[in-house]
Amino acid sequence: MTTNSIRIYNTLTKTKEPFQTIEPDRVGMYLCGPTVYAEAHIGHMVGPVIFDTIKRYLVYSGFEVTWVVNITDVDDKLINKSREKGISMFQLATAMTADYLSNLQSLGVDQIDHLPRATDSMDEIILFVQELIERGFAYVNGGDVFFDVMKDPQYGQLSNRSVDSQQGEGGDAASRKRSPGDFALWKSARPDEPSWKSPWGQGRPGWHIECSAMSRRILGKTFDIHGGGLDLVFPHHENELAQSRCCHGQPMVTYWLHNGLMQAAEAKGKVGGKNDRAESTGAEVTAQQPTAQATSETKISRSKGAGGLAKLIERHTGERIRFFLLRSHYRSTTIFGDEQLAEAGASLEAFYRLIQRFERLTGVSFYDDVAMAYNHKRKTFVEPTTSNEAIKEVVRLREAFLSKMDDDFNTGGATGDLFEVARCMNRFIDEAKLEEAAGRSQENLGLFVAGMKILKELGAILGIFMKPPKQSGNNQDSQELLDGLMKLLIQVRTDARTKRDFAMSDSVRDGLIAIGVALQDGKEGTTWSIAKST
RNA sequence: GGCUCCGUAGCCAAGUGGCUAAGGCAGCGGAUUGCAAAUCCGCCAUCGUGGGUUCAACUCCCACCGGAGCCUCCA
Repeated sequence: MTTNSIRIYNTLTKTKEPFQTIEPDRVGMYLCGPTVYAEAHIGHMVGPVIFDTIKRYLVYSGFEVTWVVNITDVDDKLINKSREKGISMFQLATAMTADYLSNLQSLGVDQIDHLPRATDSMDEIILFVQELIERGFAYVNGGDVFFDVMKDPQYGQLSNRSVDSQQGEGGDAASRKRSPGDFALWKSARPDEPSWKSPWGQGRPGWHIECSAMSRRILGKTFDIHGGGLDLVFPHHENELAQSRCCHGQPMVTYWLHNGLMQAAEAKGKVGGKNDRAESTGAEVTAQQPTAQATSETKISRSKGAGGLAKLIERHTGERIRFFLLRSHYRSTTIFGDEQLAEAGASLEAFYRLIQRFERLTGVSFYDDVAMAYNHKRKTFVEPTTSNEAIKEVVRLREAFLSKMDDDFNTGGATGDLFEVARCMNRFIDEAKLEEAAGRSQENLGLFVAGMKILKELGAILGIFMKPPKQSGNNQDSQELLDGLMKLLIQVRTDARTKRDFAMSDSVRDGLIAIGVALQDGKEGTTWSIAKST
């Protein structure tokens, strides 16, 4: 059995618990994916990015992990939206699923093992509903099937709610329910709706049942980790939990994880504006009212048109957005906006510069050189033997980083250690005088590689620094042209500087800065980089 | 009304019952540079307010103020 010191905050118990898997060395985890009726927004990326990172860390820690993300492709919203657009529900679902997946790819989310669709899982869903009816937890009324919450004494344990406080969905279904908190397992179809054949007539599944059915098929009756946004705790996860536990007579999930929600910075700005106006008109008494009003605007929601994730990625790069999400704890509420993302980007640049510096000084490619093969498993780490303080500090920081990850996947704390690793490596370069040929001894270069491999190892856990940062227009030909031109310009400037014609050299440099290219003068010549700061 | 959660420097953000309260952005001082940039070194917080528990609290408890979420579809 894998021994580990991982602790996970469990929504079910509201405490951090030591991580114990059901089966030795294996982990099953399930994340509630999107309802694919509209383009994704950044809020939909929080879960995938953190779970992608969790999987990476668990694999790194020695577990074999199966990660499932479901796609809800049948639902009221899909039906309505497809009608609006005049296309079939399936066409809409296919298009929006593609959008979702391409966004995931941009953010480096590539650890998902299964992406089951609800419409591909009808047999299991129907079977699941049948089993619930047989066990007396569900009842049929007309063509609808409902879960009977009164039959489950533990109902409400996840969200800490009592059954009699339930409002229920209301609508015309309400009259067919035994109690307001009952929820639909199967909904009878209206004539013009997509539907499937079932023992209760043509219809479609309720929202919650698909997750219970699909997770059972792939991960079994009880599995280790189930996640989703905080907003899913009730009713979605509460209902899933109830269905599965009642059907199987055993717990559905050991650890329930919930990520905090995103808030748009633009909308927050609006709040301030409104308040300012309220104050200037002397309406102090109602100062709270506009705030309350505005809060509904700060929330990101697709219905309010907060899409445009693809554009956001284009503007900031996927890695920047990923890093931004990982900078804070996954359970906290995060305010995002261009300014926030730009700041995350500015801090990332320091890593890119270090990596560039490394490649220039060693001739080793950070990303795909065999010399940079790093530890994919925590236990295979071999500590570099050296008395060099900077490298020893990097080793110490690695431990600090890992113990932060052990503590409920504290990526926000861990990124702090990563910055310190970068600083240590720069210090090492300075102290060992690697910028000068004399300093580039076999030993120093070996230590340099060893240190950078640790940066790569830790970056890989977070899913960053896996490939060169995206630059605009990076096709091969234009890249070569660009390199040639820059070489020429740098030569012109260097000649001018040799002749102490600083007016000339500065004019070249300033001109380049104006178009977003930064020069770095070193001991052995000048290098350049694209200064992204958007 | 019920149930959660949060309030740490100009901004973002970790964290802890007692040792110097991480890190980033911005800023300032120094080294380096022809000048810059980059890099390195240094500076920059007593943890919303008021009580309480304790030998000791920013960390636990209570109250208050402020903010967010859920209770209806939402990652």
